[in-house]
Amino acid sequence: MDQRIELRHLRYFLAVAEELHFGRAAQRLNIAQPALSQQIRQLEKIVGVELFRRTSRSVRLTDAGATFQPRARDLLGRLAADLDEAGRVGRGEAGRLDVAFITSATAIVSEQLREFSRRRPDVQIKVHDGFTVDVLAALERGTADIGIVRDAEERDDIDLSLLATERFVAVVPTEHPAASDDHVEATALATDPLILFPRTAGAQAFDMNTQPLRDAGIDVRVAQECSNWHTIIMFVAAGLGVTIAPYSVTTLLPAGARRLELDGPPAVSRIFMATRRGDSRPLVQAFIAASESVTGRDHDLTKGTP
Amino acid sequence: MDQRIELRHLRYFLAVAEELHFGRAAQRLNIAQPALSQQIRQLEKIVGVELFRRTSRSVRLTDAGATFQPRARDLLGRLAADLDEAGRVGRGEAGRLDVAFITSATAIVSEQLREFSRRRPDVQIKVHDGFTVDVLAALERGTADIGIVRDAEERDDIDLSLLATERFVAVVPTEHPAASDDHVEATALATDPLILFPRTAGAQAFDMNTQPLRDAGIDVRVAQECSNWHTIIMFVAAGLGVTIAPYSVTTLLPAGARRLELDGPPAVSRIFMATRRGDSRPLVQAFIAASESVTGRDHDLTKGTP
DNA sequence: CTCCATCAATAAGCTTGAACTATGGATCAG
DNA sequence: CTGATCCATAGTTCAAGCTTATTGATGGAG
Repeated sequence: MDQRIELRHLRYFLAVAEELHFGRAAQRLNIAQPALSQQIRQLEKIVGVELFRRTSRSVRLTDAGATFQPRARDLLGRLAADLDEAGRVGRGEAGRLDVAFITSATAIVSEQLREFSRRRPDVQIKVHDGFTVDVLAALERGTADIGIVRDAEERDDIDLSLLATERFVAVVPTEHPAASDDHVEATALATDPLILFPRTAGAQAFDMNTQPLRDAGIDVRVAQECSNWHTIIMFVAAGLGVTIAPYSVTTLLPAGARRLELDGPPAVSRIFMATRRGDSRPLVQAFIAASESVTGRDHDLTKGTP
Repeated sequence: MDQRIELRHLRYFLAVAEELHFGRAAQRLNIAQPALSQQIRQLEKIVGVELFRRTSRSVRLTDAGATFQPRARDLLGRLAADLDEAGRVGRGEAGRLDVAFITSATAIVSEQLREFSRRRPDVQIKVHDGFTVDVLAALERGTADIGIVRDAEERDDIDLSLLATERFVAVVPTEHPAASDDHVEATALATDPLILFPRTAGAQAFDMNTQPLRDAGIDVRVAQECSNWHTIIMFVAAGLGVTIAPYSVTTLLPAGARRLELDGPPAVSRIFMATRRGDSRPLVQAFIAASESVTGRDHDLTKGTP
């Protein structure tokens, strides 16, 4: 394309094409008529063909001009829309946000998303679920903008903010000897096969989970590794073993499983929102703000329910 | 849209977005680096948001910039295509041509169209068929660019060029007394009901058609008016009457109809191509040229076939 | 820790070209 | 023939985009 063409040419062309009168078109453009004639002539030189057939009495579009007119109009329209879109993205009113979260935090995340998409209906949200390590890796490599993780450790490239705190509970099959009561000593579980997620999925979370057992002097050996809480609970219900779980994943239990409060020193799990340090993009800040308005009101699950 | 934005901004933006380096981008654009910085800053002011996040060490696209980049690229691409299209239309290499023609000239028109669309494959052709008066009216009001008419009279706003000349023949039902021979005196048809198109569809053509009858001193009265030749011939075959027709519409006759050469002074019909006087548009001229290469080689149908 | 190289931003002067005014030439009405 | 209309041309002006020179910030090498 000829590098000399400018939007000015299109704007002037459209004015003349609509008025079919150089004088009036120039007036509408707030320029003098000769300037307009000049620019149109220049445009015609760039395109290589006449766009108007003019006599001193009349101005008419040529076929080429008539072909070009709707396209030029469309082009200016698109540009306006694109500029507007870019502006809205820049102000965080539109765009796309990638949220990665641990599966066990679905409840909190769905609340955050509901509030956020209410505030920013034009923002497309993409969610990814996975383990804490996956979430952090996604954040790091830029695949995610927001991460929801459990019991992560401080890092200098990631900002963490606490979303919720919850206690650990034991989940046992209903036929377990301790299942008749609603609380249990960790030592009473020492001989049961332990079902848990792999330690590689989140070392710190794993260690937090098993803290009550280690507190009770039990040598933690996982009998069955399983990658998500739902499956773990189902295995427990099937009588394959017991588990120690954050309270929130035990709110809905299948028939064969029972939740028991843990006696002894209280152990807590923390759910954090993670962002790249210094990520000041409006959408990220907006998500943080939306999140703050929903968390902190109902997310202290450290105390037992009556 | 802000009136100050120009394509220069888009070109510069794309260069920086691709190089992610003001110095190299400026070099590629053949301008100095400060000029580029200035223009990008100006673009950002127009859009209202940052498009690049820059330190003295690195340049990165912001979300808004990343959103805008493909759109800007697309916009420039479209513009280039549109300019090219307009150029081709102006040179007659593309565009659209409206051809109006009389139904009885379908044979000639289809030859013209075949040749023309071979030469100008990118030109869209729209055809309309009708009576000579309709064709001329379409030309006049600009609905058609090319007209094919029969026996039109000279006018000062229309150019006519002769495409073909053909004799008139009589068409009679096979049970007609004269049908045993292959020629007939016009007087022998004097008492038969005459089937013809309405005179309002083309006064001159009508008068040409009926000339042989008037030459023979017959008072021409049309018994049955019919708007197209195919139907007229079918009516003749059905025994409803006789007709006088240009030779070309009688090349294919149904079982009940027979073509008879007319004795007496030869009468001819002329098929013309009509264009608006002074219509010098390349497509029109190209159509005329294409037409000239196909007509004149086989379109003298004034003589009888052996 | 200092020094140097890199790179974008800023400052100031220059140059290009778009717009202006004045005028010419063509066409049409009266 | 005269006047009015309207686009094109000529010459001038001035804004704005470009240039060179410089500053300031950052990161790597010694």
